[in-house]
Amino acid sequence: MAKTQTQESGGRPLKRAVSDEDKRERRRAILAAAKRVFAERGYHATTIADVAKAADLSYGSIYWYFDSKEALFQALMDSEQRALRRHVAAAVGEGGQDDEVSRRRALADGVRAIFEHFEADKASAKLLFRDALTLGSGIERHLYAIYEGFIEDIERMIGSAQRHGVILNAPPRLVAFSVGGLIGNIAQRRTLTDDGFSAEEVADFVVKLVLDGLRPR
Amino acid sequence: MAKTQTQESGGRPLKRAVSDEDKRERRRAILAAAKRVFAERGYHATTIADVAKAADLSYGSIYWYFDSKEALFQALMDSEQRALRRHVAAAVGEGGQDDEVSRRRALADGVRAIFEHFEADKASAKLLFRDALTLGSGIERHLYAIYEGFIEDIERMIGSAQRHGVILNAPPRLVAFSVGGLIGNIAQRRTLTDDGFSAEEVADFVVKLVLDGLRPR
Amino acid sequence: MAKTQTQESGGRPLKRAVSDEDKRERRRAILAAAKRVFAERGYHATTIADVAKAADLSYGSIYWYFDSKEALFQALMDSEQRALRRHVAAAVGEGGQDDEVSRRRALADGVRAIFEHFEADKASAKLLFRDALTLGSGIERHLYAIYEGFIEDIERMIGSAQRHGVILNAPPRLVAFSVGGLIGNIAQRRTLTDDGFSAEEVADFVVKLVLDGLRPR
Amino acid sequence: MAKTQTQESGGRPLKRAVSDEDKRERRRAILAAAKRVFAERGYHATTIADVAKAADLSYGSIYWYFDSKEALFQALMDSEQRALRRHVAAAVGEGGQDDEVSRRRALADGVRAIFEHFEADKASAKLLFRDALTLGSGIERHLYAIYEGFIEDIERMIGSAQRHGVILNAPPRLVAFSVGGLIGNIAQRRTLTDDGFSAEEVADFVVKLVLDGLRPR
DNA sequence: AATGAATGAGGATTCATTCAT
DNA sequence: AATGAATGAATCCTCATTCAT
Repeated sequence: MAKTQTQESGGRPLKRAVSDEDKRERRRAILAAAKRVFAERGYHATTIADVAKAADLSYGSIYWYFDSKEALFQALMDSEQRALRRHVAAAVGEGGQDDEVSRRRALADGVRAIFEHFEADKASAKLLFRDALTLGSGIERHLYAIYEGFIEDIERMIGSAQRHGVILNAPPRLVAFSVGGLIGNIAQRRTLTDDGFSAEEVADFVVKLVLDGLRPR
Repeated sequence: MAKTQTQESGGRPLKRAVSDEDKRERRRAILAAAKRVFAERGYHATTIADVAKAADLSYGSIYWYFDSKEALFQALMDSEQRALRRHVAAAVGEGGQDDEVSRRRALADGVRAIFEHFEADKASAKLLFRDALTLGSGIERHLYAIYEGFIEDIERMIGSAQRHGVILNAPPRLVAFSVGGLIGNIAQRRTLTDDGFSAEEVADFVVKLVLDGLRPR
Repeated sequence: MAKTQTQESGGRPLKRAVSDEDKRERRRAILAAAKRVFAERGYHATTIADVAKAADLSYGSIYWYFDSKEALFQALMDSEQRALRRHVAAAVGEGGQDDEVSRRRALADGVRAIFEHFEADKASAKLLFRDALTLGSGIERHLYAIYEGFIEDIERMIGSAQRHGVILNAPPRLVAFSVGGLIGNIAQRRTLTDDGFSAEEVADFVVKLVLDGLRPR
Repeated sequence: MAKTQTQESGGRPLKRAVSDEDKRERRRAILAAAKRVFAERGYHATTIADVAKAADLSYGSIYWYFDSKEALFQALMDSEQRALRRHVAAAVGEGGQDDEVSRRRALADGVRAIFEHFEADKASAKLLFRDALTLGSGIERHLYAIYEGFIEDIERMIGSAQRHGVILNAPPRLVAFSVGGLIGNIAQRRTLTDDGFSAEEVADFVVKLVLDGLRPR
């Protein structure tokens, strides 16, 4: 036959996923590898072969776990979003919010948690704020939804703060866009250059800016 | 093929640059066409052929005016940035800034000008805030520089306001990142969905937020 | 994993060949599944995974029973050819062929048997007349041989009829090609659209055409 | 830039199509090359690279003239069908058809023309009768239509002969399928092995078979 | 025997760029 | 200056086949 492919050529015998747990583990490993390379090179400049190499697999294998490059990227974004949410929820959830002071602290905690998260995981910030909104066609809608989710989380935080009188009743969406953009931009810049501040300092600054503004008093 | 060609019967209007001015004009026309298609489809989804068609030229001709797709995109970004700066400078430059009130107004004017500009030219916002940071490797540096320029402009605005006591002496870079991100994000969202506010309302909101914060008083 | 496994709770019925007979049975089941999918999608559009799924087996298992996709297809064609031959032989074999009338009936019976067979098993017609000759290189020779076998069967039928004076002594090969093509084409068309005739009517028509031609008398 | 491709490597400077006529000529040349390789290897076993090499072009260039492999193949089939029709029409068209003898001759001429055509162009027969009906999905419908056209041409020939009393009023579609299959099969076999007959002899045989049948008289 | 993860050759297609005219 | 045909590197994805378990 003309096209029978011979492939007894070199190549290390890859360890094989055997159990369901192993398979999930392998999936996670691919996602981790993909995160590294996508964060480093961006979506378009990254090839499936890059991901495969980073995951120490052959390209074909990626398709065993994900339907396409797009699907892989979407899964990655979903997972990053979940991780961010988990982190923030954990940071905010502790402690009651009965008086105004504790409520304000909850807000500050939430903001700080975001920066801490991205501080600890710069790749995540790159993915979420750089690539998320710039993919053409089909994938765009999904990623837009993810970004939207980020904004909505913030909107909820803001809304809650407003209901408790912690902040003014300005238009919630505008506030959310403002705070989201402000946070996202700072987080992104911090993946590129060191601004010399700790995550905590940045969070404090942001909360103070948002609450009291910059006008001298 | 002399300069005095009569409009031949054929469909598309014969276009031929005859003087230096014509050439510059043609360059501008390509840039305008590129802006349209890049804004609509994004950098990666746009082909040189798309640009050429939008400019009513053949693919090859683009290369007479620009060295590469990247170079074309860079030139476009430069031009967009200059346009934004011109617009803002014009809005701010008028009137002295002697007392605090007029200085605060200058700040508000600057912010408003930004929103007005992007309101009137949504494509510009798409390009500057969507594509600008997502190009792999080489071009990235240039575009980063452009975005940086945007931030620096804001930093200057902020710095000036600080020197005159209009706003607090918070770390200028953080402030610039905050305000830049906040503005950029809102501008970008407004290219996607209508939030129901006029450019002026948004600008007022932003200035108020930045100056006075959201804490009820 | 003993032979006396009880049907575990899980979804699909556990299948495990335990004896030689079981193995032969499994092989037959794969062939049957392959027939369905190959007939439906054609050789090239069918993947081993399709066959495996239709046979409720895993991909790898197919290779325990067949060396390759080609080998599987060849085995399938062989089996289809044998089935056709069996059916025709059974239809023709009955009854002596002593006088001209009974000989003519034998011919008619053979032709009718062919149409009946393909009528009852359209997948078989699709496989034999659609895919059989369109496989590149290696497999082609084998399949060509199968088709050749079909022609030779007809040639034998024709030859016998000629020897007994039932039909003229025209060049046997040409006659066989004619009748084979005529039968094959009609059979194939009938897998695609209903021409409104029964297998018997078609067979009668064919025999009459071949014997008496279409010239008005 | 990472992906800028350098291709100053070797390769003869291909002659360039300049005028519209040249372009049409190049298109024809590609079709001719495609005919050769498709006929030799079959649709599936032929790659675009094969076609390109046969046409002395690079693969990319094929796409300048045809949208896809399928589109190329369809264009090829269309052109082959047209060529066949032209040939047959030319052979039949000459001479009036007033008496029965000349009408019968017209029928014989048509059949003979078909065989002559395929005799002179075996690749055409291979394409039309081997590949035409075996392509999955989208292309199938188009090719089916082509084959259908062949049948309809014959149906018309038959119908005309019937109206003039040259042949019996048997069901036209069955007759067409019969004669079409008979002709197609013989034509195809003749591309594989030499049966020792000239196109004329074969045509005479076919016409005689169809008109008078094989029963000794 | 059966499974299904892993492999990688192969192929269609895209598109930036070049260059003869 | 402009054209658009030609080029071929690049890349996604498919799928037959292998093989450890």
